Formats: sequence, structure tokens, C-alpha cells
Amino acid sequence: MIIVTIDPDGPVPVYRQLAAILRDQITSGQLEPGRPVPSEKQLGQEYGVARGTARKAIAVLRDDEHLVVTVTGRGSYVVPPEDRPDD
Amino acid sequence: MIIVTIDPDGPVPVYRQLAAILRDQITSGQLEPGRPVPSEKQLGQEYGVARGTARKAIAVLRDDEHLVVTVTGRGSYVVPPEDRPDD
DNA sequence: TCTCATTTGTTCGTATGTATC
DNA sequence: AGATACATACGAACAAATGAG
Repeated sequence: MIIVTIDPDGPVPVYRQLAAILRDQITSGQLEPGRPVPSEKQLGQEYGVARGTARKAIAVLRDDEHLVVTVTGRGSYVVPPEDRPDD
Repeated sequence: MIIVTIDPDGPVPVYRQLAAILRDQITSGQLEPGRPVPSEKQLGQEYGVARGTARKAIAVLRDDEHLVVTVTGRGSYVVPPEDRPDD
């Protein structure tokens, strides 16, 4: 069992650490295709970071890696592997 | 007559200023036990704040001070003094 | 049962100010 | 100067619950 925590004082920015955690959950199938990613608020509470930081982590997965899509007023959802551009 | 206004630029957050205003109205009896607190929308309009800010003010009175209870789809109501935990 | 308005609940989008590194 | 991080605040959209009719 690997304990995944965030180190605010480490060399890697918090939002990138959180993005890595979520990326692992997605690629491992723990977060299934089509299912919603926890909200920015939830992620903030669960990982002890500000909403803006959680938001930035999701932005990485969405804008840079296309692992999720975001819908205003709804949330972000895991993109099925076959729908991901160059994967 | 004390004029109660909200100072958006002061050191105290707007939602706490509004919570203080409502708290005074409740403890002074101006807002009577059992009666509804103005809706989030109304408070927003009356005090010139966003609904989310009015909502946050009510959350303080409900979650931290137990001065009001909230019913989804209905509104928030003033808790009678004798029903308030440790008061 | 159905429709409608009102209200609370939740979420994202954006901006500002402050502080730190 | 720039990136990071937090708190606050406004706005918008969507959802769910309630009650009136």
C-alpha cells in the first residue's frame, strides 16, 4: 500500500503533485471513464489545498493531457481512453 | 440610530460583516424565533453582495453558532434561544 | 399528477489582494 | 520579476427540494 500525500514544502508544486495523484487514479482505472472527478472543493478539502490549487491541477489534466473534460456547473469527467487525442 | 453598512474594503470579510448584522438582528429579537431569515437572494440584493457571500454568512450562523436552521427549498429559520445548544 | 415559482445546494469561471519563494 | 498558494468575492449555470395551483 503506497501512501500518497502532498508535500507542500517539496520541490514539486502542489498543483502538480495533485495532478499526478489524479492522473494515477485515472490511468489505473480507479477513476473510471465517464465518471466525475471530485469537485474542486472536494479535492481541496481532501488534500488540504485551496480551491484554486485543485483547479489548477485539473487544468493540467484537461488542457495539457486531455484526460478529463470540464462542464460548467457540473464538474469534470474522465475521458475514455479511445476518445483521447494521441494516446 | 446606528447605521449598519458593509465595507467591502475593510479588514473584515464581507461574509463575516453580514453574519454580524444578522446575528445582531437575531439576538436583539428583531428577527424573532421561528421566523424565516431573508433568502440568500434577498440578502444579496439588500446588502449589495453576491448570493454566495450571503450564503456564506448564513452558514456561519448555522454551522458555527446554531442561531438558525436551514431547510432545503424553504429557507433558514431563527432557532428559539431555548433550543440552542450551550447558549 | 403535473406545472410553475421560489429557495437552497453544488459546481465551474473569473478576478483581486496578499504572502511567500 | 515570476511562479506558487491562499482567501475572498462576484457571477453564471445547473440541480434538487419545496409548496402553491
